[in-house]
Amino acid sequence: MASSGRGVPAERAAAAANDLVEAREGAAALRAFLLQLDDQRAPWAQGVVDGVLNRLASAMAALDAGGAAAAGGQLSPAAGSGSGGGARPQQSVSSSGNTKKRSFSRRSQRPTDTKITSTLEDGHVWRKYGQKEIQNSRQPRSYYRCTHKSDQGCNAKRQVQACEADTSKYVVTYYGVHTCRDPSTIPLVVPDADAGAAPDRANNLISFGATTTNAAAASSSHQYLAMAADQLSTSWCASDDVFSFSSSAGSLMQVDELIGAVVGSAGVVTSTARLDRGGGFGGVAGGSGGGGGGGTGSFPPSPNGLGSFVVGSFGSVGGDDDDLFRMDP
DNA sequence: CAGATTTGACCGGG
DNA sequence: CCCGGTCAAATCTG
Repeated sequence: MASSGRGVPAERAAAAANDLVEAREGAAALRAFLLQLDDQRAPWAQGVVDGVLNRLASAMAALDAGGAAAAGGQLSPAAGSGSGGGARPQQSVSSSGNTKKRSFSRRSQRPTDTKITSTLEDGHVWRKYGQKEIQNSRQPRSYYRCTHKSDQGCNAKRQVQACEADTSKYVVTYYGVHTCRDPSTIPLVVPDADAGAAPDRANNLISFGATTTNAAAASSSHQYLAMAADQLSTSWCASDDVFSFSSSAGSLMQVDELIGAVVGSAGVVTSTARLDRGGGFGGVAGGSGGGGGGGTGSFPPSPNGLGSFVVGSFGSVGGDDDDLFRMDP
């Protein structure tokens, strides 16, 4: 505050600062991940990440972001509320709005990534917690949160809405980053697992239980980055998510600028491992709503379900041919 | 039986 | 005041 930006309102500056913080966290995570790699490209990648971190630091300093918002990190809601099993309110909700004060902060809800995909699968396990019809849009919007929210306090969320133009695709907006560390949700399989038996690096991303039809089309040289990008995706990408059919476009323009700088200096961050798999776990939600109990195949129960996939089609920090839609301003 | 989904109500920002 | 996001009880499926 006070620091009047020429055209940047304090709010936007704050939002940008927050984005920077998250971006830094993501970059830090990526760096940590890279340190574990035993690949010869690791050093190079680390260098790139270091460059990113440097840029972020510079940007944060410029914004006078201060770690204030940064330190924040985890909040308290972690295990508290969670499942409603614990507290059992009176009974009828209808009664005269008794107590029932919910205090949830809807503030730091800045989208960290927005993309259009044809599948709801993105490598994470989500739990739907709401659906609402939006006025601007014809399609209802579904709200998901990471399954590990109550478990590990992962505060990642996402909103899914059928694309108006092409209802066969979904506009998925991600919020927050995944802090959960579940092997089934974040399959960070290191190549050394099957190093000796897999001369081909073409498909050592992960092995799907029995499914043999996995199209591991990722190019060998980019798979690591792809995986890393998967982790960062929640913080990065999103350079161009200004869609017209959503009136309230956040204020991520700053990030755009930042990414531009980063990419420009670091050089490459492009990675796009597209794993187009239509089948699999069928999308959930989407639009089935109405009727008290829709079938919906949805995710595997839970037991040994680890089969979880890997990488969706994230990445895309450097413009690519992903499903990421890019409209002309 | 447990977990996920549905769905209406509530809350709070703009 | 309205709209959008979240909660939580009820319901359903595996």
